[in-house]
Amino acid sequence: MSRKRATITDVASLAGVSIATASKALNGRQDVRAATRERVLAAAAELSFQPNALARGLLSGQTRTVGLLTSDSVGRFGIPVLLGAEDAFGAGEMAVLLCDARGDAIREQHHLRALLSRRVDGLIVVGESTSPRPSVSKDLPVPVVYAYGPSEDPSDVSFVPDDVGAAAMAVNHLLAMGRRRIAHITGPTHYKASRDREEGLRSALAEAGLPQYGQTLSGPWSQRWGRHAAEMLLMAEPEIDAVFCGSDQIAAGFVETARERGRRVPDDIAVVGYDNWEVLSTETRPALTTVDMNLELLGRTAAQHLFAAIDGKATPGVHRMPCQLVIRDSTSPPGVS
Amino acid sequence: MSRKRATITDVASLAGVSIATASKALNGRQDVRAATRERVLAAAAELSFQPNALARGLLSGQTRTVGLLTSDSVGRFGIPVLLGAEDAFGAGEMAVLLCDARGDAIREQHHLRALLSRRVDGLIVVGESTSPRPSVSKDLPVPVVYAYGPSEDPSDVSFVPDDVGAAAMAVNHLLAMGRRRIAHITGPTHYKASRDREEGLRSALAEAGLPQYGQTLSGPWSQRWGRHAAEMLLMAEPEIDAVFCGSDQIAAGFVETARERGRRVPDDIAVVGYDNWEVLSTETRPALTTVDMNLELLGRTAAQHLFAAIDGKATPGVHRMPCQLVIRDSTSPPGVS
DNA sequence: CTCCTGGACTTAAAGGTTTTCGGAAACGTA
DNA sequence: TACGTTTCCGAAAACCTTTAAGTCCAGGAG
Repeated sequence: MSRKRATITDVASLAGVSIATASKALNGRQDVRAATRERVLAAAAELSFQPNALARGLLSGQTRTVGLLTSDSVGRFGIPVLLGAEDAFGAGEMAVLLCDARGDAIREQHHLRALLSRRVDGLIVVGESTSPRPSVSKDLPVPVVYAYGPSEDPSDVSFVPDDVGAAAMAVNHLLAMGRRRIAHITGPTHYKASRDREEGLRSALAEAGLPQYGQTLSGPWSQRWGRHAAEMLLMAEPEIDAVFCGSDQIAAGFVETARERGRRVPDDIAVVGYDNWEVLSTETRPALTTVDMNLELLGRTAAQHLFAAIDGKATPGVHRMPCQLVIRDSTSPPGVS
Repeated sequence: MSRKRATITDVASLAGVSIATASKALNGRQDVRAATRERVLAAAAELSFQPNALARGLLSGQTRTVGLLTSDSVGRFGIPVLLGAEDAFGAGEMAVLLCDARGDAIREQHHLRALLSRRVDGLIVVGESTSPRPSVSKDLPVPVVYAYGPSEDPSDVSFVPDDVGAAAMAVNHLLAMGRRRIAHITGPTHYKASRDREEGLRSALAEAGLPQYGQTLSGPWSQRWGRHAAEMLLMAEPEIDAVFCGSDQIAAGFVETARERGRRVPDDIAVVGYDNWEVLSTETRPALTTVDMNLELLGRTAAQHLFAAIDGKATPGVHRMPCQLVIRDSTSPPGVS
């Protein structure tokens, strides 16, 4: 808390040069004698001069700042994306202006205006689910990239996890482990994530020429639902040898109930979760095989493509980012665990 | 993505007035005839004019932007604080510039410079633990408030959860439930949180004239450690009727092992956790009685005090924010659950 | 009629930086 | 000496907005 900030004028007069020369010296440009540059740099250090980014941005029209507009930071999904983006930016000299719209369209508009008036160079919009959301980019003077939740407008740039592919990968892993009687428990059908994961499951089963055991069970994304669905499923389809769950919470609930009903995991029933939410997937017993959506990478990628878009090299379309299967004990072959 | 942005000059010339009049009309100031103001407003809407915050900030010296410097956003603790702060700011017209130092002092300095050069009006520093951290505020031209992790310098403004009081509250709850033989499992001793919570436990027990059962067991903040500690504790002190755990993860591990060893929770042993990490505290069975640190409120309070400090009304010192005991099934009296 | 008041509007400066352009000095060449 | 070239530096414009100060005019008071 202190004295007035030094300006380039102060630096120049202390060094005994004009502000133009001081500017050139500080920015490492030509046309400045080495000795003079030295003097300016010393003066700047002496005054602990920090160039005023506002003045600089006003002139150049570039703020080296991007806006991050999220609908739901509190969710588990927005955070890693945010971190990845912050990471990609932080590596350069970018700063991130964070706004949380709390799922409210009015507030979103409000934040959008605030960001635009601050002259951000670009915008990342982070969705709260993978369901497509209304575009925000119409007539905006800056490029926008959507992460996790894609824009409804296919001419926008969006990055989403490849849920379909990941689900197929999970099921193929179960098949490779010798399982043949596979059931599916997942989240609410109005989530695109639920529908995509089910689609992946079906295509993998179809390719293997196998039927799905039982109906797909849809319910909340909770552990409680996992327990409840487990009871129904074990009753209706007692001969299943594997379950693909739409989330780690559901999987954890399933495992708990299955064990209480006398089924061993993974010996009798193999279980695959989704999300790789570590507090669940690594701490439950057995540790869960699960899909990691690589959200941090997704955020980083979105940020990098925003850079590209700022430089005029936009890449329109919905880009599906590959997920990764993390194999743990819940799908080990019988007798191995 | 589009045409050049409109400036107040464009608005003024479209409305047929000078830029000064346009400015006054847009800012709702006096000395403008109603009809003129109408014309200006119409012109601004027509051009979808957004005042340039850079120019405004350059002139006024106020950016209406604050920096949020966190050491570990990925942790569970930084996020709620961040949300609370963002909430308090978002209510007004403030924006938040987010930087994550990833626990690296060099990177922190780097971000600090970046924030300062962007002329933020103030700074919130969010710690990754409640252990005091080096002050960053020396000779800074803007006010700083520390949240969660306090500054080592007592003349700074810091807000931390009242771990001592909360632990005492938790133990008093166990006493009120009729428990008398209480043990303690917690995190690593180099965490101030561990030491504070143990202190709270001791003072509550001392006040009740009761001994602590067994040594305090210190280990990682993990479910695995909770299981391990449970085995040791049940062996060494088989007659305990309650355990106060330093985190929900530890509590969840303890409950699991205790049940495997034939102890019923809460009938034989009551358990209190810490953090109210919902995925654990509400989804485990029985649901955990636990301490909620009200981190979002803490963040909001920190933000409000930063406002005050920006207005010259700083409130130095380490402020301990009250926590809240969330009572669930794991401490019900025997026979009630 | 003059003088004053106050309303409505304009002019100009300020804020901090970058950049373009021109000038001056130093030096080499004819 | 005259001239061209290179090197280093300074003056001034530009970015966009707000605001203090100034201008102009109509209308009321004396």
